Amino acid sequence: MNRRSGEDSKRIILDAALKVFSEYGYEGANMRMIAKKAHISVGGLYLYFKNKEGLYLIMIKGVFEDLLREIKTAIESVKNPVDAFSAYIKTSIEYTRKHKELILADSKEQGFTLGIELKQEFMRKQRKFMEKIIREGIISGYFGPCNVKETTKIIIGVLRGHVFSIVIDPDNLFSHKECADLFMKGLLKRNRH
Amino acid sequence: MNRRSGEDSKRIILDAALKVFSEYGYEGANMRMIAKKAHISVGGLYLYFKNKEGLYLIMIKGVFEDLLREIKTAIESVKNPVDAFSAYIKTSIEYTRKHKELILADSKEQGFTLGIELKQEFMRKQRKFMEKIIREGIISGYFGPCNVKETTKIIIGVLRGHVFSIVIDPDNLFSHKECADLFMKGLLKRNRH
Amino acid sequence: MNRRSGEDSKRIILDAALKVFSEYGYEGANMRMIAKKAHISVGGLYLYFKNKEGLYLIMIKGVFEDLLREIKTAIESVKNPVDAFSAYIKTSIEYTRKHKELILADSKEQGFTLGIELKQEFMRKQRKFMEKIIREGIISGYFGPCNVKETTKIIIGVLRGHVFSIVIDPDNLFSHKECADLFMKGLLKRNRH
Amino acid sequence: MNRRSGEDSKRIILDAALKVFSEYGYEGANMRMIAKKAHISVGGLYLYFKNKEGLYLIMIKGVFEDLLREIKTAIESVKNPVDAFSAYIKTSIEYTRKHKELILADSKEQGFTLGIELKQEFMRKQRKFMEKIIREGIISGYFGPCNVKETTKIIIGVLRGHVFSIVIDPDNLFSHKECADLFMKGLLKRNRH
DNA sequence: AATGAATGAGATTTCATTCAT
DNA sequence: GATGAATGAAATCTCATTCAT
Repeated sequence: MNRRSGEDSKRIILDAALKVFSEYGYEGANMRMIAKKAHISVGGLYLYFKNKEGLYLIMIKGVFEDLLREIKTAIESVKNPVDAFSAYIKTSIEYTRKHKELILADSKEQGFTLGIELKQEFMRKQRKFMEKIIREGIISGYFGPCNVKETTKIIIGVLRGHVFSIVIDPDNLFSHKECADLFMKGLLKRNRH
Repeated sequence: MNRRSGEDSKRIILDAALKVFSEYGYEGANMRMIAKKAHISVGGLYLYFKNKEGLYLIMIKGVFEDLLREIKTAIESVKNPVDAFSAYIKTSIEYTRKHKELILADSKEQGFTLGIELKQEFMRKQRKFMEKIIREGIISGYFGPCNVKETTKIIIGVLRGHVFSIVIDPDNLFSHKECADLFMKGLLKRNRH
Repeated sequence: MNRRSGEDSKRIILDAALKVFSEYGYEGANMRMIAKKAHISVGGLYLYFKNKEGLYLIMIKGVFEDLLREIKTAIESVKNPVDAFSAYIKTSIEYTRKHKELILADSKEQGFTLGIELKQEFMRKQRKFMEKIIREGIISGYFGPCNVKETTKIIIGVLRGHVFSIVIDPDNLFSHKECADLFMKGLLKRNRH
Repeated sequence: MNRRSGEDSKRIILDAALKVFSEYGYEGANMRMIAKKAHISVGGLYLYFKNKEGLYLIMIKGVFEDLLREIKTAIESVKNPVDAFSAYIKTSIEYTRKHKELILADSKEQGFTLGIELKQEFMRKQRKFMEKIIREGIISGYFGPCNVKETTKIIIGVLRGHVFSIVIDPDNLFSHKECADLFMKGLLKRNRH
């Protein structure tokens, strides 16, 4: 019996859960794997989390908050929309390479709806940041006019797809520079330079 | 039970499997569901397929071939790379909206690696088509110079991300026109217009 | 693997469940015990019943219906309220000696509420029969006037308590004749004979 | 944690156990609930009681003694057997309405036999009081002749059944007056009045 | 060829009890 | 004495797969 404080154990379990869910997905992961990785008994997991679903939700909530915080920091540290755009892409890409648990697909009984509100809320915030960048880019004259919401969805689609590629096809990832570049050329006004 | 030929039964089962895996994911689906939808007994499934995994793999193989065939047809029916690009995007987007089983994130035991060679082979072919379009676009002077392989990965990332959005956030899908358009403006030569 | 028809298995399981729940109570019984007694695997139980609770409820529903049917038959086969009263008591007492599963107390999470509607419905019907007997006894002049509903509750209380004694104190059961007799003397008009 | 004497802690735990077992039953209750209600740690319970079963047994022993003491006091405070009978019924009914833990149907492993000697001993004493009342009633000429032991079992059956009704059908309880009255009329001599 | 009852292994979850602190 | 983190055994439930018919 390892003696630790409750808070310690909770954090250790969340770390273990992150790794295991990330590697095997929600259905593919099981409590035994997580317990083993956390060096705790299976029953011990239930001292800190209501059940498997509760553990999963708390875990992804943490990851979402973490990524959004990183994105926020990154785009606030630059001055113009072009750099903000690059920073956003770079941060997202790099973060997801470290955390493939951002694969959001999990199946649960009827469909893929586990933690769907949490995920949609995350995606909404993720979009807001990008919409702001694009809108400011247009206002400041860097970007040409475009449908901001639609464009945002497409760009975020790339990031979403990237997470997936990390897991399924890690030999064919793209670089964040190239990605930002590709989108830039489409967003920048034609008559610049 | 109607008398059917073995080939008939096999196709009926594959159709049922497609619907069920599509709705519930690999882990979420079970053999009873598929048997029921195919109007066959549970044991009957095993007359035609080795096991659940085998059924799944043969099913997605069919879907992959189908999608690639549709893409091929679509891009061959147009004359220039710009239209080919749009056709590729349109076909992919529309197909995945019909078949969310293209969510490839099934899991269990080996991680997300169920049918991974099959999937990677599909993705390789999917990339080849796009690379060809871009390369021809550059040669013919429609597109500016770019790193073809890298650009392809990014574009296909959007399509991959789109599949996720269908399941997880269906209220925030983008249009294929807008998508093709966004990429186009970045791919077309600057001094065009 | 024993080959039986589905209906056979279902009945065999219900019989086994009756014995096991009867002996150990709802919480004290477990699915393994029932499976063993039914000569089936634990998983097999779930082919026929949704879960433990479902099995329990279907089982007691059957017992309730059975007892009410027996009471109905018994009281319809006699001509006067005095005999009907005795028949009711006799049937109830004898039935419960065979079926101690009529112990209705089981604990489940918040209180003792498992299948409570079913039980209350049963008890309501059980009371209706007795109320009718007493009412007819009063009208026909056999019984003196009394509060019918209240009296019914008291009489049925004895039957309820009897079930309990069967389990907890089987050496101290009373006879149905003595019981009917005790109540009779209080129900019959003073001035008779 | 306040400093308390061992005896204080013990009594506090027993009070908590009484409430918790009463609300959830033996199986439905757990040690954490009891610890929480007693404002003590889980481990602390084991300083005062051997285990769950021991705690339960000591608790019901206390309740039994308490009820028997109340009955004794009640019947000693009246002069004639008729009033003693009513006092007995009244005390029993009122006590069980306050303490539904007198539901003795706990279960597990050994059937419903947890603390069975304790319970049978209690019931034996409970009967003794009633037998004495009836015997004195007969001797003093208030009651007609009857089989004392048998009659006692029937009367106590009502009290036992009443405990069940409290839990399972609390809207259909009877009054102690009505109950005493119903039995009285059967016990009093015919030729009285 | 076809059925569907049955199994058995493994998943999640609960909880009395222990024991390092 | 007292704590509460931790365990481990056992419970419920699921489901791919098998096999007697």
